[in-house]
Amino acid sequence: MKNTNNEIPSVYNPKIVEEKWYKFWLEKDYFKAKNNFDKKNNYSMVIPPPNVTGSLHLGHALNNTLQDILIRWKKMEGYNTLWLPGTDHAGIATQNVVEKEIAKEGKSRHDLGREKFLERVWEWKEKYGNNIINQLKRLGFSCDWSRLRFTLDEGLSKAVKKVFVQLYKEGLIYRENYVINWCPRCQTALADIEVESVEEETNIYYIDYPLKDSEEVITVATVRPETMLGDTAVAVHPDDERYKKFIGKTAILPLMDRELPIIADSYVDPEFGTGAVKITPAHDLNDFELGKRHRLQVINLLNNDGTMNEQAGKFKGLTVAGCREKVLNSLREKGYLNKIENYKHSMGHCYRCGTIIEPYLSKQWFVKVKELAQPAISAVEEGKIEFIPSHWTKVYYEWMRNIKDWCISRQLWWGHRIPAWYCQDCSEIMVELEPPKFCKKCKGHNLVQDPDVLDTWFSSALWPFSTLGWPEETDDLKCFYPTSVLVTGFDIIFFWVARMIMMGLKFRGEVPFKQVYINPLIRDAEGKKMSKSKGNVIDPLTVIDEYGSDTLRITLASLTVQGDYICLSEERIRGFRNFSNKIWNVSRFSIMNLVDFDIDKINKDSLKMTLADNWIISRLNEAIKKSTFYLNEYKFGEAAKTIYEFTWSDFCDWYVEFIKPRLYQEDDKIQRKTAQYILWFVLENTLRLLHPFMPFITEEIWQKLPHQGDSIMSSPWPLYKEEYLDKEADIKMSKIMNIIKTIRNIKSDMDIPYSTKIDLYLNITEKDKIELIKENIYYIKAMLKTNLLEVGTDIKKPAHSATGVLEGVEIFIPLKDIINIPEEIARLEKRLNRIKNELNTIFKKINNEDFLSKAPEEVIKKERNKADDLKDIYQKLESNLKDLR
RNA sequence: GGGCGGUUAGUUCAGAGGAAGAACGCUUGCUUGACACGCAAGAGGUCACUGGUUCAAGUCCAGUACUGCCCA
Repeated sequence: MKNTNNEIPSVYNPKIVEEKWYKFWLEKDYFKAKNNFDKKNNYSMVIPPPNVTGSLHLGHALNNTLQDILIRWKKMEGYNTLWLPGTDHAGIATQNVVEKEIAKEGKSRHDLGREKFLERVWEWKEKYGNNIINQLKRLGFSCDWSRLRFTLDEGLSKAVKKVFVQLYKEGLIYRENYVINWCPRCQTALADIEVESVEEETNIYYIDYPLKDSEEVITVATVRPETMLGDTAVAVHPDDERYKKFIGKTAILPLMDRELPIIADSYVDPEFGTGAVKITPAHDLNDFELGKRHRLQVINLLNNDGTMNEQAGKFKGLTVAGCREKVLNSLREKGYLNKIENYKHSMGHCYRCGTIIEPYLSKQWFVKVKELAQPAISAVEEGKIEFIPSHWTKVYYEWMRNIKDWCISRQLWWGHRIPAWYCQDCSEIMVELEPPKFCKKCKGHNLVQDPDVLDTWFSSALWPFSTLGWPEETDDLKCFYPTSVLVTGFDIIFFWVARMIMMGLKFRGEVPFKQVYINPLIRDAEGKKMSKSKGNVIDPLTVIDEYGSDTLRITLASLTVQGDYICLSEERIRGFRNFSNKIWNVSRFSIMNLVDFDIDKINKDSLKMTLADNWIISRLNEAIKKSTFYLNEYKFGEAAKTIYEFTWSDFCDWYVEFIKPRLYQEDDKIQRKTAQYILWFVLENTLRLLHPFMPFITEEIWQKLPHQGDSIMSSPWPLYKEEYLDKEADIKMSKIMNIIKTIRNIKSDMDIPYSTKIDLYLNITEKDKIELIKENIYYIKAMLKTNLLEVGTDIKKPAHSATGVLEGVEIFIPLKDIINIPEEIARLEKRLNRIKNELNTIFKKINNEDFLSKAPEEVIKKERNKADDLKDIYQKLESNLKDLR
């Protein structure tokens, strides 16, 4: 294993590198999981499937970067890893896309018919469905592409059917007429959680309903006056003294002249509006329930597209908003409109298209969720599933404990068609895996399948086991279920996570994953949501083109800290691009200085380790320990920061500078070899630590360095070793570094350019330090331009010197004419003041009886030592100041 | 109205009982035999407020004020 020094450019160019290594990894089949029945050694994850219509956004980039970090890290740790990728058929979104496409041809899906339309969607899926997959590949993700799944695959469809049929037979799925959320634009029912409520400033309208055969009126208040057309009652609270006399009487509905019974129901809130409410059972859930109790007539006013139907009389054909205006005008004209007040009201909007949702009575399929939720709550309570960060557990409980039935039927064509058949002759319902040939009850052949499809989330709920082959008992299922962890955003805890837990427990009897890591969501630099309309969207593909995939990955990982949101800006990304370049350049430096280095010819016993060598090995070891610890805790930001700081400051800023003189000389061959060896050792280990975060650049460099194995991605994760820890080297090195920093500080304060050589006198006042400094004077010389350097225990301060004081060390730099006495006095006084303040706080402590009697021995000792050191420094500063005055 | 968070440097955020941290930005100096996508030095904080617990409180507890999100 020998090195050749090719020409390496001084700026890292990710473009060529990324494509090359991704291809290499795929060719070597590194992403492919093996079926290993020793489950302890398996580590598996399923991807949160992106929509087939989707194109990569930063949310995907972050979520999958974190997953890839886990997978690559675990693989390096020796686990048999599986990261199973796939996409989601995204019923509404995909159907919308294709409908738009055929609209350009002037057609609607109804013109094509169900079959032809679905053909078009599949065509579209074959053509564009891989876009998002290819985009994921650009980020270097190590998914097992041989196991790629799609929610409408044959196998997954089988799973969906099986689940539906079984739940139906157990009575957990039922069909009912109910007020559901209707999106007039998508023309489908939605589940409750698919409705986003937005508080809006609207009006509340007070309308007078005259009483039959009376001069009196009863005034009702409503925010949705147009629904009055479907009113079938007026309700008041039974104990409301104001209205007791009206109960049992009849009101006349204005504009429609319908007779409305005035009924009493304790559901009515006497505080709201006038205390009398209009009841519209077909367009309000609570009214519907109330209507059932009182057997009220139900009048449906809406067509599927949200326009008014014939029940609205002369308002037929208008939109809801148009109808409202016309109804209000009519009421005003005829004197029924009592008054209008401003009112804050939450309106439901479709989470897919933003259209205002109409409560709408229709026959839909529902899952009775309460029974499924109970075990899912217990599983978390019993610790079988852990949420990270833990506070999401509470959010999960809160929702699961108040869960309502889930409307799963959608009036779409793209999706899993509901496996229910209706007999047209006897109205029997048959729910079966295979289409029935004839009616079970009347033997008739006049069967029609339910036209609706299932909520996309119904199939996503099965994802962790349907993708592994269920309902077949496949080897994959045996090896990789339950999966190790799920990584996702908090916005889909209800939509997806909770439902997977319910379905996993129900159909596998085991949780689908042991941990759920909730990743933050991405915002712009000001913390605002990224959106096209705001124009603050950062496109990950543009970032990759400009800065490289590794840079995007390390940026995202570094920003992943415990909060709910992370703010991303181009400025941030540039900072990490600089880090990529730093890695590139320290590697370039290393490769250049390792030209004559042959790892196979190194006899480790012959190496002469210096303080800096021991120190950097110890620091590296510490970085290994910390970053591994943080990864275990899912603290991606802390892990990345640990490696970042080690690489940039310990390794590049200090170690590399320390060894330059050793590398640039030929006299002491052992010294040079040792420096080369440690340089290689530290860099190679650092690359391995960085690999899960920055796979491409690390592979590129690693391949240029002496190494073992074919790829860094299959090399072992660095291991923390107790024997590499060298506390003494740490302490010694930091003393030396402090001296260097102090001298640099003086030079900078005195405006002495870096290149100006200075004379240096070090007066060591603590005798045990003299050896340490004398032995390691090399480092001070390596970092500073010095001529004369005198070290001793009795060095007198030369005239016109600037002074630096540290524990046990006085630094004198004679400056002859350059020195500006008042400036020097000011500088020393500033330092003196700081020391004085610090001393005061410590004195307060160590003169406090309570502190001395109650604080731990260690702490007291530490404080006393600190006080001694500071006193020493204080005195020296004072005497130096006296000389100057 | 219910639930869950947040308030620390100019900005974005770490830190969760024993001397206030990072990144970016800012100021100053520097063509240092890897890197100006760099090096070095520096300025910048009553850790929202009020009480409490403690020898010791950004850190634990209670309350207040803002503020964000989710659910009605």
